[in-house]
Amino acid sequence: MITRFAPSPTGYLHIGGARTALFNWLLARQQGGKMLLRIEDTDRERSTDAAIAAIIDGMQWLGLTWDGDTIYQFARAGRHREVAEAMLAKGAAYKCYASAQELEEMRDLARKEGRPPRYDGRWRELGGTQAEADALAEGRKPVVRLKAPREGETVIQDKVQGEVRFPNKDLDDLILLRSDGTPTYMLAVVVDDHDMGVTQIIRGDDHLTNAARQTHIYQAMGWEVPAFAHIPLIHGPDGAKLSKRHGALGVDAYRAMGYLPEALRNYLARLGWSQGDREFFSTPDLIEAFSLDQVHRSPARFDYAKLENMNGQYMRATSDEALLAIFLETLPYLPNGEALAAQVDETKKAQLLRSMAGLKERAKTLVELADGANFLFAQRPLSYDAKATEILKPEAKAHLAALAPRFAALTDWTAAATEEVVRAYVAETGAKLGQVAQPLRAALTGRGTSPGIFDVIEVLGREEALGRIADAAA
RNA sequence: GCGCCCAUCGUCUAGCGGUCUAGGACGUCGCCCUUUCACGGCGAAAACAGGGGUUCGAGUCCCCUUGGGCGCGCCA
Repeated sequence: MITRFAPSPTGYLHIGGARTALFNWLLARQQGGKMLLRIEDTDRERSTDAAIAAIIDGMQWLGLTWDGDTIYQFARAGRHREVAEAMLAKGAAYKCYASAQELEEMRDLARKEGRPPRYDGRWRELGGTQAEADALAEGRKPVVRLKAPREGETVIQDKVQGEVRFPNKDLDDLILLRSDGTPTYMLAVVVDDHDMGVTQIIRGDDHLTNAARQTHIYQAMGWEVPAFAHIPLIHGPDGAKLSKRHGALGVDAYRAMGYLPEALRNYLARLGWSQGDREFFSTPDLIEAFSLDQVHRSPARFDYAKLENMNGQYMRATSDEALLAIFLETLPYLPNGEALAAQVDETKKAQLLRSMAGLKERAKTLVELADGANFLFAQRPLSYDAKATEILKPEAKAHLAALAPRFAALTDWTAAATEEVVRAYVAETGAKLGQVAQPLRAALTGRGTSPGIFDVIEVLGREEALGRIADAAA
């Protein structure tokens, strides 16, 4: 089986495209086949190198590897033209001299008569006639159109949509070659998929009608039609196709939001595909379990809350060492992450690793993880957030002042030793543990939330911890 | 306008004619655990769009209505 992912580089790799790529990848891996990557850059106006780089970067981050060289569609224009010429030669295509204005009128008329706005095929049989000579004399440049069947229907056997029938009268003679001789998308896709040996096309269901039209091209060339699978688009919270206004961001944005690739893969796969009640699929499980006939036909809405929850579960399930590695790798992409990354040395790494167990339990994303780890990077004197300020009332400061010499007297700076100090203090004074622990937390982290406070004390080290306590007690 | 697709809790979904007083997950709300926040545990509220059929029996099959989506370029 050969699948392919064929994005047009007019923007970043958006989340819907990523899911399409994921499905192609999953199936190819499962079948021991190949997934090819083709960049559909025939729109010279809108295609950019930056977009190509973003797509490739996004796929790499998501771990969606493709086989063989990346194909650039524009580079194959000569071949596309050659196929159009062949179709012209065998009478499967014809030249059309209709002007933009004529086309406009045709569409208006069709609409008025309750028909789909289509080209009427007026140049179908005019090749070599006086009409063509006249058009040429006027200096008109023709487009090449497919001579599509007008009777009967075209049937698509779709792995997701099932059998879908289109009356041929509703499918017009699509343009193969523009008047400037460049190939259109319709022609290019078919030629490329054929030449690349693609056997299974998985793409968004916005292409479903294109499948029928493209089938006509395959048939005209006598080529085998690949299997189709048109998957529903991802929708935003309002049920409309996910677009920029919903924050349909590039996958790089999801990296910056601190999601793990494996969690995102799992979430994306489960969106519109299911196997019973099961929610969690590791990537190997996904490869094994994925199946097109369990892909739903109805579109699903993208839900950040569920993604976050899933991501949190993945983080917690990841070992401290592995999560640290991912964290450090991702840090430069996180908001303000570069500044933090610059401060990471062996000491910081060790502190992070030591804190990871407590940190990851409190974070649903790497951004939250970075936020939680902030106390390791903060410089004295700390700035306190609202919660910490609230905690550091006079009586809290009194506790800190009383505790400071007891900590200072410690010879053994460990979580256990400091905890013992605090417990003894609590027992003596009759204070509640929380009345002491919370001020410590505020003093040491500047927050109302952190990993276990005794772990924090140990990780920070004697000097830094005592300094922060003194700062807060003042 | 025309064509195609879709329709179970707010969201993702299970359900493939009787096991459905409709199950799970996220989210929401309670309670418990607890040094905070989390995590974890327990529990609650929450859905078969409507109407006709078919059938002994329909969330499950058919039709219509309604609602939503996608498509209809010398864009891809």
